[in-house]
Amino acid sequence: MSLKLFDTMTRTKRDFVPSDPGRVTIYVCGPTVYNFAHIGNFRPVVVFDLLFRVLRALYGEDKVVYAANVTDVDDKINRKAAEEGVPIRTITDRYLDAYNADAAALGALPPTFQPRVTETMDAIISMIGDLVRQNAAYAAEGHVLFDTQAFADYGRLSKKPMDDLIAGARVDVAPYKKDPRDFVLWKPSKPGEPEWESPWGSGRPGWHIECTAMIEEALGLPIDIHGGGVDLIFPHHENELAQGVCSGHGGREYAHYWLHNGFLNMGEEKMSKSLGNVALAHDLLKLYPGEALRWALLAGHYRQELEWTGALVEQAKSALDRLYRVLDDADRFLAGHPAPDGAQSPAAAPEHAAVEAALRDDLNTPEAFAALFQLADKVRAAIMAKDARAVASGRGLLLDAGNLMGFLTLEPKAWFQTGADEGLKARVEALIADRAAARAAKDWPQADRIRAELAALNVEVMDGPTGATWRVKEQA
RNA sequence: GGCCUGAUGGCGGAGUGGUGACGCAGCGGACUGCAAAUCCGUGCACCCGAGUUCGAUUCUCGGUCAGGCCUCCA
Repeated sequence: MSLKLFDTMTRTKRDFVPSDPGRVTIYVCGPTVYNFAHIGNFRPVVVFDLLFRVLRALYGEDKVVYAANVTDVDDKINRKAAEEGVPIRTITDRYLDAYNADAAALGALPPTFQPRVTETMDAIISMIGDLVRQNAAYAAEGHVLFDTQAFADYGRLSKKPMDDLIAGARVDVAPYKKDPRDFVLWKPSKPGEPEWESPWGSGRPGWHIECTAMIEEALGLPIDIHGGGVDLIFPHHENELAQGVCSGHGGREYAHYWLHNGFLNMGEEKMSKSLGNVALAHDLLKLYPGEALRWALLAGHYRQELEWTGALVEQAKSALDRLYRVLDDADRFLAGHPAPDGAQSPAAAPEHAAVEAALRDDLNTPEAFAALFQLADKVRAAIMAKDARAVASGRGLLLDAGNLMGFLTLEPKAWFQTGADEGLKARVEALIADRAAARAAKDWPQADRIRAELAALNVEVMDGPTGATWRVKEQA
């Protein structure tokens, strides 16, 4: 049972072989915490959480070490802190908490480590020192720059020819650079900005060095898997790679597999923080269950672009409705037809295996979803056939496969009543009791009046053989 | 200009050298007091051109269209 992953470095799907099956390491570039994050920023969160789950299932829960960084030194953070007249830590703590809460609501497990730049400063400065000693970096006018000529493989990850990088330079080249491609490792802070002491003067780290230093400190170089959005391939990951290799740690390797998720698009516009679109995950989570948003984010293969629309989320919710309905019906059936203790039925085992196989094929979530539906159909068929043994084991397999992907974590009742508060629940139950009485008396007009009343509360009733059930119709 | 993706039915979205993705929506029927759900049945696709092949949506070449990246924070 092998796992295949598409590796950006080789542009091929390869069998995943960890350096040490007893300690599988994965690193993903995380957020800059200066505001609530867009739903697009959560695509890698959900995608790599899924990979984390698959790896844990393969190698053991305690055998996979996952680090996702937090950038808490940044111009946008400085600006925000200045606006509010508070220390940057006030800003970064606030939005990091919100980010983690949103990620959890989207079903993402907490990473093993979540290093912050401000708490990695010693390792960053130490690594810059290593680069200078290795003659891969040089100090100039208060800056320390990485010397791209020191790394013959520069451009290999992004497949960019060195010459083109010079020709395509679109910004004015700073005069203190030896080569236009050289990038900043350390730079002076502007007046009033946070700064840290270093052998090259007080200042702050460049953008790329933090990840390399964090990987070295939290995981140790080289690592098995490095992930992030496609927009990070160049320059960020190219530069990380150059730093990591030239620092002298980990030999010639930095990461054995590079994984990149495609963009999430909002209509015609790229979903990026700079556009200020309104689709904050924080707000979407008030409108939709987290699992529906997670499903929508995984609706397409992770390497493809994904158009984020309301219809996509509605479809995701419908898909989950269907699966939860099967679980609900299975529970209802089993309540009246207990399965023999410990009895297993292999009826749905192939579909369960198909879910795992799809995920192990470079996280093919659409195919995994298809297998999930086929598994649900098997459970449905078992209910129709009144085969308690098959219902019980099929239900267990469906739950297991769903959980592997971070779905079906709620009780069906809780899923269908998402957004209903206690007051509404009590009122609905009372109305349903009244309606049951009306129906028993065959007072159909009264029964329909009550249903209309429930509909006005955004509640839908469904009559079943064992009484009526209900659900909230639309969250939005 | 350079590099890299992608183009599949009404919509979303996999995959494959020759039969079925899957989901949502639609249509017909069953069930239901009426609904919903569920079940049965059903229609709908592979950007254009050339090539390879017995056969191409799938492989090759060309084209068109769309998107992304091309540095030090946008």
